[in-house]
Amino acid sequence: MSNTREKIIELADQLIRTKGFNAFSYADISAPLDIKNAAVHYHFPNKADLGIAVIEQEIARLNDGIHQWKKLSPDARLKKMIAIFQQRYKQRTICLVGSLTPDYDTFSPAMQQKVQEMCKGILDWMADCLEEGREAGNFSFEGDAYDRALMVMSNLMSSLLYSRVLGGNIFGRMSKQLSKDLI
Amino acid sequence: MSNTREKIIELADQLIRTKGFNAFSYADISAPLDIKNAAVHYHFPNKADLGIAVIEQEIARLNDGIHQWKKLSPDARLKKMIAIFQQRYKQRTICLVGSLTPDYDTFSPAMQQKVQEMCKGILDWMADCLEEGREAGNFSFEGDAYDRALMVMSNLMSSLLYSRVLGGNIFGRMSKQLSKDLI
DNA sequence: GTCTATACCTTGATAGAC
DNA sequence: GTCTATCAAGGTATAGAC
Repeated sequence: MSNTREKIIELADQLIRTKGFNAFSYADISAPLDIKNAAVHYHFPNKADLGIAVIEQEIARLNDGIHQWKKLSPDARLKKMIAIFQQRYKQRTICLVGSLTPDYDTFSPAMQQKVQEMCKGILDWMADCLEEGREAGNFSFEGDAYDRALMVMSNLMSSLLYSRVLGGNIFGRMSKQLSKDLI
Repeated sequence: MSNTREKIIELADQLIRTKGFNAFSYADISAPLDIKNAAVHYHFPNKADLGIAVIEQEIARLNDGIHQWKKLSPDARLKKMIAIFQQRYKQRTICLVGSLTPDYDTFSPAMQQKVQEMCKGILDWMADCLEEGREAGNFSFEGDAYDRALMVMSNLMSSLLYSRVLGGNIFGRMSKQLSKDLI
């Protein structure tokens, strides 16, 4: 029954995006949900378990997207991905990759593996999208599709980081330019 | 006399790049230097003071670079910047922007301002370099030079993050491709 | 400038009742 | 599944001697 578990994951997701994994505490979770920290520990014995659950939810969402967007053209799929980041931009939050990869060395092996899995999944998806788009004549770019995927995801991730720090419509400018570059 | 202050800054710089600002402690500083944590507090009353000193050192280094490279061609200057990131890649450390911007919201106003100053300085420098290079015929790219600077710095920053998580020569591939894209 | 000593708080985590 | 109660450990920071 308990959707407390899901509420905890959702809140932890938000906290990771705003404060970072190492800066949020069980109290940051339990207080807003009006429960005690022991209740959080019931669902997630330790913090790494919670972190892993958050990443797994993100991976599941990515897989959902991959499935739902399967019939779309490569450039429509790219637009969908950019739209996800635009949502984050409006909320002034960052992406999980941008939040978790800098702290990678402080994570447990199990959590490191999940971070790796998430990064690989997103990059593989983007590389496929770009390669297919290039073959279909939707995109035009030089070099390996995977390298290009690294650059596109890197720009999307950083646009959120820079936006929070520098203000202005950095996200809009970067996402527009990276789209243009692919035509 | 005491160069303890500088040793503390250097060590803190290293720790920020590996564990992140919120994950390292005064003990991480005092133990390797064989001093007590009170001695660290003597030099830096609170943690934000230390963080600010680290960022100021980075800004000073950037300004040194700007000064020393003034006579170099734009593409030689770009190569110098890439070389700095290559060094970080070899050390498996990340850049300060990549480490500090995700945790931005957890910082004191004074430290946030320094992070902002650092980001602006690097981006302005890169934008000038690119614009000058384009005018001189060294570089060729579409759009605003500042937007391009955002994308170049974003790629350099992310190449270090991805390299640590995914292994392989991601830095080499990304830096090579971004250089090619500017020709 | 560095030490000893310590205050005070927050943290992640556990035991056992309900 | 959630609570009360509690814990040990580690965190930042300060006071005062040397």
